[in-house]
Amino acid sequence: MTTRRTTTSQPPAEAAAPQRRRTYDTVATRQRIADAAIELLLTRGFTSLGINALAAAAGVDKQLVYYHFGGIEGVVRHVGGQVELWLGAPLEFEPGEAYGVAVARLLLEYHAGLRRNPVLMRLLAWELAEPSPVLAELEQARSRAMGAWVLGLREAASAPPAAVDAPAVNAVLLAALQHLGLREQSVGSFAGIDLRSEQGRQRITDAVALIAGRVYAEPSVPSRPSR
Amino acid sequence: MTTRRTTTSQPPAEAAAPQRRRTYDTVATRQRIADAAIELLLTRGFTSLGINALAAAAGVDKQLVYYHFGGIEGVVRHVGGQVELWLGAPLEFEPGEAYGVAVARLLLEYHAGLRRNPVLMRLLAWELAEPSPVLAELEQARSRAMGAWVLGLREAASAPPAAVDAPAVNAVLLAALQHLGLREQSVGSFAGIDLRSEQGRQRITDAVALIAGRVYAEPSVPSRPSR
DNA sequence: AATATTATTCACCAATCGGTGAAATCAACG
DNA sequence: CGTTGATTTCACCGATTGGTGAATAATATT
Repeated sequence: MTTRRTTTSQPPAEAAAPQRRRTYDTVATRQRIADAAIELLLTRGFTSLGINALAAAAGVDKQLVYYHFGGIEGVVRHVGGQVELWLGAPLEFEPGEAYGVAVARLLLEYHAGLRRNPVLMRLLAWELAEPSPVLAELEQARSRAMGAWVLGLREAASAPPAAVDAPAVNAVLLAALQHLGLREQSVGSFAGIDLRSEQGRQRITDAVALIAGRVYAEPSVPSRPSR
Repeated sequence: MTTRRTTTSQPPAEAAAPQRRRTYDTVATRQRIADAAIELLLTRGFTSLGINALAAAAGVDKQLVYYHFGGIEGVVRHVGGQVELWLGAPLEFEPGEAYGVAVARLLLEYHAGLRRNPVLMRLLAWELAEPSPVLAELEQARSRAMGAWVLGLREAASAPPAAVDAPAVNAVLLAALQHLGLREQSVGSFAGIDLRSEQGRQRITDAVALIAGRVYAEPSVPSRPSR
């Protein structure tokens, strides 16, 4: 689409990475295939991610998909692996921060990071629709990464109240944010809340922050509610 | 599968509804098509729900799918419409019940009802993966039903604390339960919690109840009964 | 019994699917 | 230059896709 490809000769003006100009550029074709897969996934959904359609979208013979990736599975594994490192650096915590506040920040950061990765969301939705070995293996890596990421909580923040099953509560909130991200991308709303409006999303984030704050409220000062 | 269909003759012993024995039974064929669609959806996923596969699974010529339903869209609309009334009777509330407790019960009832409807969950996952007009229209009906269902809260239970955006909080918890239902059916776990074990699910329901209870906790001195 | 309507089956279509064998092109090396 | 190996293209395959036209069978109407 954006890549102009009518003539196989004539490398434009880009004298970029590989120093020498070659007509057979393996990294470039790999990249084009991966890019086309992402574009297809984003625009047409995973049902359109077949070899024929993929090769056509990449402007490449389908044999090259087999040659470079061993099939569509390999392409999915590749783009999935690329997209796994989606959260960047672990969160930093302020020293005296309350657990509830830290959790809220972590959750909302997760939500924002998720919304910035539509490809990842497509993979997540795909996995919900029809599980496959490739997606399961990506899920496993994702799960590990998330575990490590959340683990920062234990070290950096104060402990949650003992009476609360923090992992379960956090899983619930994480699931909610993940689902709302998927719904924003697909249906656009959930339970009457418009997820495509800034206002609707604000209500959601506020609600999550409120939940985290109240569930993880320190029992030390219960005596004085307002009013 | 359960319908034995090897010989087209020989009606067994079932002298049931239609009084007269006919070789052309429209309601029966419609039923067989719908059943086959459900079975395909459950076992192979929506990607396998094509006319050819559906007709083959139903043991019926594909022309009948067009004839009776106008195409796969019609079949989906039909089974989707059947499955929309998934929650049964609206919840009944005890008179003096606290809002948080009532919400928790409502949410967990929703979760249980969802888990009892794997077909509905397939439709929900399908909708997340690739939106379509048919699914959108089903979603609309579903949304209306849910709205009416939740509306019972306002009438039957005490009011939520004014400082809390109750619809947003409930949407978050609803989204969480819906997502966890889908994950139970597909991946089987979420955030390290095994959703296929009774224990893991118990942790989730406890967490939801805890959240609802704490978020909607009455400010300690409820000196006047509301309303 | 003759006829019309409904329900079902059969045969066929072009298009696309995933996949493969083998030739052609290019880069590197002796 | 000739050879070797990596990359790419081409041509083809059988199977399956969604879809249609038309004949056939069963039921309803008269």
